[in-house]
Amino acid sequence: MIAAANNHSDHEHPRPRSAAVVDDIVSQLSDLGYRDSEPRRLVISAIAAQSRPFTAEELCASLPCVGRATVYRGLRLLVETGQVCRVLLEDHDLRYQLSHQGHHHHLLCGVCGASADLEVCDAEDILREAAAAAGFRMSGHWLEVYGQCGECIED
Amino acid sequence: MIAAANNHSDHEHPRPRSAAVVDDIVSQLSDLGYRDSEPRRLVISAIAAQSRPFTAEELCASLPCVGRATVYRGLRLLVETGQVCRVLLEDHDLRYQLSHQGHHHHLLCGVCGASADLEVCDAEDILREAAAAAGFRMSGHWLEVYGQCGECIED
DNA sequence: AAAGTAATCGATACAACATATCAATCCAAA
DNA sequence: TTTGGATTGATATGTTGTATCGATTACTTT
Repeated sequence: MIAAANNHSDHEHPRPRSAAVVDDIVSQLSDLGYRDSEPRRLVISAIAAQSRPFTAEELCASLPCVGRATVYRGLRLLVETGQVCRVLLEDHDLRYQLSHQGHHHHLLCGVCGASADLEVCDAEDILREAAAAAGFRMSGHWLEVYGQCGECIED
Repeated sequence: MIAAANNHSDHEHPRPRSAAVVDDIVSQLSDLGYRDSEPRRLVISAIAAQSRPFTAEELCASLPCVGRATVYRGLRLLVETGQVCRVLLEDHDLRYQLSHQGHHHHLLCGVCGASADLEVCDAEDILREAAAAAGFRMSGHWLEVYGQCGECIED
């Protein structure tokens, strides 16, 4: 079940946990001075309900009662505040997903589309050294790891 | 001068070397069954003349005599055949540049826009192990390293 | 509780980037 | 030189995301 580690919807009691996630995010936005509105809650709730990295258009489609602009604005706000992160698939398709912690990277399954977090980035020191060897001072990096998740290897 | 390692235009004799690059690419395309046309050569030549990662629109602008569709098609063909690689900047701006070898990554300077290659990917083994620890079988990865190049550190 | 004020909303227009269409043209092999 | 398929370019379309703006809503102040 490692591949489903980020899955926040496939369990017995979707409401409570999902609602808690929404409340938590709304609370954090409130601390930053952003208001608590019904459309924004709907967007956050829809994001929390996703079990896979999703596209902005998929999010729009799942929220027919919320205006497109509002969905995009909400998504952008959450990316800017670090609540949602971007995921770049191997075919350069840009997707989004809930961000679970600070610095981390994604393990992306090319078969089922699942995503898992690589929370520790041991590679960072190596990259910093390699960059220094080329005269660069590293300040950041973008990394996505592609492959097959445990469940898809079995099949 | 490490940061300028990929610079193919700022030297004393632009023509010969640049022309050789174009001939080489045309030859490789020919081996794959693609034809040698004037517009395509112009596109390749314009790409070879770039000293920094560039956008598709910049390429179009530098080739007013070649149709937009042709520029995009040529660029896509070269990406598909591995002659050109995509570069993702820190602000998610997608750019392109000549690909110099097989597997490599980019060191991107956020100040001057220069790009250098990180030819050896020592981080690969670490990533493979980390992926395996999460039940994943790694098949590939995308990595960009951001920072400042040697010249920009001095300033 | 009422009111003021700025944030937010949604419909829509617009922008940036890239691909699909298709008749005309060109390359290269026979 | 002929010929068939690749290539071209003008243009339409698609995709993804942002700007505009009047109407509405949430939060604060009184």
